[in-house]
Amino acid sequence: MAGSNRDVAERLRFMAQLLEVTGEEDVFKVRAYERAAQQVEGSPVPVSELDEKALVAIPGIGSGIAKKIASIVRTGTFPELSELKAKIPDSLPELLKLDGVGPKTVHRLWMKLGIESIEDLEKAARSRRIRAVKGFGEKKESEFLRSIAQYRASATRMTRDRADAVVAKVASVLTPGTFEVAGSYRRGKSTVGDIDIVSKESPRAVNARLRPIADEMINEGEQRTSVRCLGERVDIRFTDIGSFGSMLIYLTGSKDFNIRLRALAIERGLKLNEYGLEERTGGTFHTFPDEASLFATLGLPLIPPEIREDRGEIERALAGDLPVLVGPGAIRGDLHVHTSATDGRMTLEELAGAGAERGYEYILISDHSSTLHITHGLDADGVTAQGKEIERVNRTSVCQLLAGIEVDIMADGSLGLPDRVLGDLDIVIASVHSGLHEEKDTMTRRILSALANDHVDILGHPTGRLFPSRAAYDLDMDRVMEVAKGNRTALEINASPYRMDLDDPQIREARDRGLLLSIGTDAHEREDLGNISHGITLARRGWCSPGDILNTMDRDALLRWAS
DNA sequence: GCCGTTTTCGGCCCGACTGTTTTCAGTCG
Repeated sequence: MAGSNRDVAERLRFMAQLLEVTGEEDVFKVRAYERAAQQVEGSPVPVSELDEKALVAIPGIGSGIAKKIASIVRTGTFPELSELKAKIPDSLPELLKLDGVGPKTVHRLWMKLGIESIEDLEKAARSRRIRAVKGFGEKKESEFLRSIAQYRASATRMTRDRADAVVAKVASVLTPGTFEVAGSYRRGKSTVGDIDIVSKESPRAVNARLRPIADEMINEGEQRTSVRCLGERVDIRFTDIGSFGSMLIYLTGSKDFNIRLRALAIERGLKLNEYGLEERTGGTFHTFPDEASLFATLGLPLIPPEIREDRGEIERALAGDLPVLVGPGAIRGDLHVHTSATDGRMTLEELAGAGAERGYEYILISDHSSTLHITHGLDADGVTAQGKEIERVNRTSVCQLLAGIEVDIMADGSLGLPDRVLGDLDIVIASVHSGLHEEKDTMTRRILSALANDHVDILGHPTGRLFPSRAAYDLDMDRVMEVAKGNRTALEINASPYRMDLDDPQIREARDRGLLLSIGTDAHEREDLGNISHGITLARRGWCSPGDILNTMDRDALLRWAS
């Protein structure tokens, strides 16, 4: 169905791309559509439910785009988009994804050489036809070919664990305490495009140390160096200690956040750049060794990196009303792990030990039910036997194991184990693992029917997405949240780097509606338990406070909540 | 296209870097 926030944002963003490649409109109109798309995507409320007045109240959406959103919700598109789409080859906007290729380049190549696609561009560059166009030369041709090869090699973004590996490799040649990873990595996004690092060391020293570990030095500068490492792009920006704070803010972004921050600086009679703040009259320049002092000068508290997305955080910060975000210290346990009884690697004893090492009060044992044959899931007898084992382990364990299950939601919406079995367990997670390509209505009904079961406490990985290959299944999340709220069912934040499910806009929506969220690593082996940090980061991106997160309850409160 | 306790018109974040330039446009972050 057209009209979900994601659909609307996609149409608006497509409009922005088409406007870009026509090359006729100014960049500000393009940005207006992009910003509107961003706002819709981050909106906790479905825009399909808002009237024009409520839409215009969203920053970045005026009466013009409000009407277009209404049209998208009603018809799936809007007239200006349809008209523009008819004028431009479908394959043209994809050219914008190439590194070094922007709207002006696309427009010019299209007009002068009839280049409409990446394939066209490749052919033209190979046959050396591009250098004939004024403003292009030999270097540009080889640059295009390089970009095309790179684009084809890595069309997907990094998962968090892959990003961690790249960061670790680069960090191994940097001096501890002299750098900070910035960019979308620091903001905690579910996937990461490239790695950005701010360094206080000397460029020459760092460049020399990077060469042996890099696949390729893309370019080496005094201010900035770009390398490819483990196949991924890493940008390092050099700064002196005095400007570290402003440089870190600049490189952490997001882009939209930076634009708002700079606009705020202008309102204060200041000009913000990556080196500091300049007074517009008099020209006195102020530098900041850390972020907090720069924020303070703008009249703001330190805004946590995870929420720097221009989704209302600046307004809330100005009002002194930022939420207190949940942190690692508040987490008392892991609410989704598997054991060697099914497809996991750890025994109950090992899990209890690993939990104690992490300082956990509890771990929820949640193996698959037998209906998921591929994992050798537990049947009723298996659950009973595991329950006895859990009691035995708990007698000597500091970290208490909770008896649970990740029960399958079957095609007809029933659950993979009978109620009498589920009723004996402390906490029940219900998840979909099969029939992932059902129609939206069918999938929604399946899940609602599972939520209607009183024994179900948590809906596991609610959208079913899997990086890099599987998209979220089609689901009326609005309805699911409504019913989950009514039944007091928690939604899971699955912290596996391959799932990261729910994603942050949905977490924010759930939080705003007063739902509880449960962080689970879905660990199958010991190292996976560390993924809890990804879940906490996601919760922070969704503006969650400790009170929004199930895992911050102590064991007794948790069991009371579940009963 | 959005926005407004200086503005309903005329702004809209700012700097580094590259390639193609002989003074700058385009792209990127």
